Amino acid sequence: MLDIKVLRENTDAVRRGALKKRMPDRAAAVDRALQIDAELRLLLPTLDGMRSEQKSAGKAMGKLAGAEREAFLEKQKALKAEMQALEEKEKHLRADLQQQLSLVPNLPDDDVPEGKDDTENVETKRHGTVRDFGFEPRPHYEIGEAQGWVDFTRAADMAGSRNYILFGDLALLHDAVLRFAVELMVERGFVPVDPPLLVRDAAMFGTGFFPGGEEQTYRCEKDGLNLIGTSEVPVTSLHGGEMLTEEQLPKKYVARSACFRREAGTYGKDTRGLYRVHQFQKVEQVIVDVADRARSLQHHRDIVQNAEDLLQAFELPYRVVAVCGGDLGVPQAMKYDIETWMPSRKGYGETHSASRFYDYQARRLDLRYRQKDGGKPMYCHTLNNTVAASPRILIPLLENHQQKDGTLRVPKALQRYLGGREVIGRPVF
RNA sequence: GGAGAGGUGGCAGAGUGGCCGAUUGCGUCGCCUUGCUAAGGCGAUGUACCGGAAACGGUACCGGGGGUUCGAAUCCCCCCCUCUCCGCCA
Repeated sequence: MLDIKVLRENTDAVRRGALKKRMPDRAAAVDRALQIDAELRLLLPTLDGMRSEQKSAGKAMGKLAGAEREAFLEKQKALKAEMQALEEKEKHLRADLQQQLSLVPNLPDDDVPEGKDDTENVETKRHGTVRDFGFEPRPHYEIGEAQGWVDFTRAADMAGSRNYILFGDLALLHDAVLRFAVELMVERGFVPVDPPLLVRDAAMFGTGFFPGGEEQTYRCEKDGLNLIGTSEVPVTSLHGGEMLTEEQLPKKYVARSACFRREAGTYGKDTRGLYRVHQFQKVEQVIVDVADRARSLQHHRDIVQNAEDLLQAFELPYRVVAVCGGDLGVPQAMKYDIETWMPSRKGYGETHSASRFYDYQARRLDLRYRQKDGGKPMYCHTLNNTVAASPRILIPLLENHQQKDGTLRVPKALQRYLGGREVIGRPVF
């Protein structure tokens, strides 16, 4: 959420920002919010004056008696009746304002490229060389099924499409990746967290997924709870409603959790294999720090680097892209995606997504801190990035490190989780 | 699931219809005393909104929402959360 003052003072910038994100309907919310705000500010002085009168009169009342009291009482009743209509109006205006304001997207930062969708994201870095196989590389699902490592048919039978079951060494590799990711981040000072997977609407709203992301979310209506699509939701919400002290910041967390996504509206997209699935495991890094743009930028670089270090340890070629306006979400100010080379896609596929929000989420979450040398409480800045999401990350691992006979070379960094083996699988091709 | 207790300022904890935006303690900040450490004395210290250049003035907020009343932290209803006991159970 943006400060209403920002809307008042930089109306054009906010409107342009929404348009840069290709959200014209959300840009309209800016004008609606400002209109309601104007109405409210017209109403408030009158109403406050009446309240003031009621208050002081009420105090005098306590000392009165008899006929004098009766007369006073009549007058106060009349005032009350008059106030009721205005208070009703105030209530509705405030609720409407809140609603429109919550629709206004965060301002995209200056380093967000112009563009309509993910085809216009801008590559900022490329690392590693794409391997020359010397044979026709197979897609991960062919290798996986031939090895008996993955079963899509039975998964679909019991749970529907976009599901999978991992077996044997691939199940171990899946776990290895996640363990490596957590250990890497713990070494770097991040506090490991095992968060709730079912959360209230407030957490979804606070992180900016609601309103807007309801269709993407599995919901347990009976309990009013939502299955998280990322642990960003519970972990960023962790200190929601709290007043932290500057000394407690930055908070750096790493969470491993299951994630659930309905993938509504993606029919026919990435239907084969492990790329787009309803349920997966993800290790996520989350940072909460003071309201300082320079520090946010530094954190953003750091969390991207953390993910890059993991990919380098996995010996995978990747590139970093600056996500353009049209591909940016409502709450983000700027986002880098990391895309890892996937031979079956003959291209790079998104494996990581690093966002900075400044105070947009914190404002929605009521997440503040008290400054060291006095002054007003400030809203925190928040950021997050994937460390590893699996099974998606298994795609480049299987496809880039496959050998002609269908066995898999295990990167050195992961061998220790697989009993020290350098190769897994048996010759199947 | 059943029974009970409770949710108040950064924290702890009083307050049962007008004298309460709220006693007090802790913490924090400033000053003073004491020559260092420690301790003590005095004062200040909530958040948000509206108006104002500012000084300042006004309003709202005692878990959330409704209600009673001229007036609600205080009374009534609904919801959420925490704790204790019982039951059930991974």
